[in-house]
Amino acid sequence: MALSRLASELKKKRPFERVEDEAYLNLVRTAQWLQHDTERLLRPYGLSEATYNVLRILRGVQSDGALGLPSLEVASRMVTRVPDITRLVDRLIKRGWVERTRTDADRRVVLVSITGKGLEVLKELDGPLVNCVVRQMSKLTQAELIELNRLLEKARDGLTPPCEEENEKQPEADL
Amino acid sequence: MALSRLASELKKKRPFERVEDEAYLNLVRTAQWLQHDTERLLRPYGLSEATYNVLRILRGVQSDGALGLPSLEVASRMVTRVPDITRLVDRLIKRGWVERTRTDADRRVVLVSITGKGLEVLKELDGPLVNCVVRQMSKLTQAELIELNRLLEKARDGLTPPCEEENEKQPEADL
DNA sequence: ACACAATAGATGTTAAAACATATATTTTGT
DNA sequence: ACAAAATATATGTTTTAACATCTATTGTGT
Repeated sequence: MALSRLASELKKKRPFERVEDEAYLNLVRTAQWLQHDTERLLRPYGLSEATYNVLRILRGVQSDGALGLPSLEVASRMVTRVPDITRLVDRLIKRGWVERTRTDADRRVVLVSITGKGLEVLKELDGPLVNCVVRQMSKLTQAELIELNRLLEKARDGLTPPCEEENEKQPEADL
Repeated sequence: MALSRLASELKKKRPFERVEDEAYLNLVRTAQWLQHDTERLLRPYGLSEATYNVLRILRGVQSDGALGLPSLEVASRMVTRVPDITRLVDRLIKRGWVERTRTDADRRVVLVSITGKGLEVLKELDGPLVNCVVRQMSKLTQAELIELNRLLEKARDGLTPPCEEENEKQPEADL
């Protein structure tokens, strides 16, 4: 039996025992290749995927009229889990791309907002980023991309979101 | 137009402009959820996905008769890129799960091999790990998993492997 | 044989991720 | 109104990732 591409890449002698194992590894490997490629584009601008994601979120909401978002709200909208949004924002502030503003209504909250300088960086990156992702996906047809999206969303249906796992209620013994 | 599941998760107001963008983010997000879930299983054993991967590779080759593998050969067989295999192996040595052996034929090379103790840890984990990945993929049918694998491998066809990118030959001016 | 390039790993250093815990503020229940 | 719980963010600490650089050894070409 011929080995799959993945099995060959990993120099495995035997095929995978379960198609589930193969799916897991294909997913992780493909995502990492994509991210590594994208980070290579972002690094010269002093951005990582995470910090870039923060800027994109803020540009989105502010273009719809919002003044900004509370830190945790930013974190909850990110593509990947970020357990330390404070220092992620710190780095962006140091660059002058975002600001923190204490709100008066609830003084616990800080609104994080993108600055003009931040918008400029994003603008510079818009074109290159679109080219990058389109190139990355260029081997798949539109129909295949749609099917891929369907399968990935369906797969996530069976997973616990990393951000909510603290709510792992144990069966709660009667008192 | 109804938003995709991903767009809703990210609280986007508008659908994605390109199906490519959506595929990229779905891939990264799904992979991260999977990995986070798996690491939660491995952590109590003192393992990360990377160190676990090293042990699996070594068990594989040694069960086929090899004495071990050179560090860089281990790195090249890993699912994800590892730019610091030395200290990854260091950590496994500290736990007593692998060993380093200098070879006489080529004294630059060290053979990394899994120990009996390492094999024991893997054995303990075999069952739980299979359960974990099968559960993770349980929303997809076998046919869907096969299709997912096909799409992911096809997508990788268009990508530069992270490990080989140093060979980015610039157009090489004539001399 | 000898200079030089190539290869295999190791090391130094910086930045970022991960997790637990702390502080400040607001909300809730009585 | 007030103690206690909940919320929003910040901080301290440890581990790991990432990158560049360095050493030791082997291979190559003349």
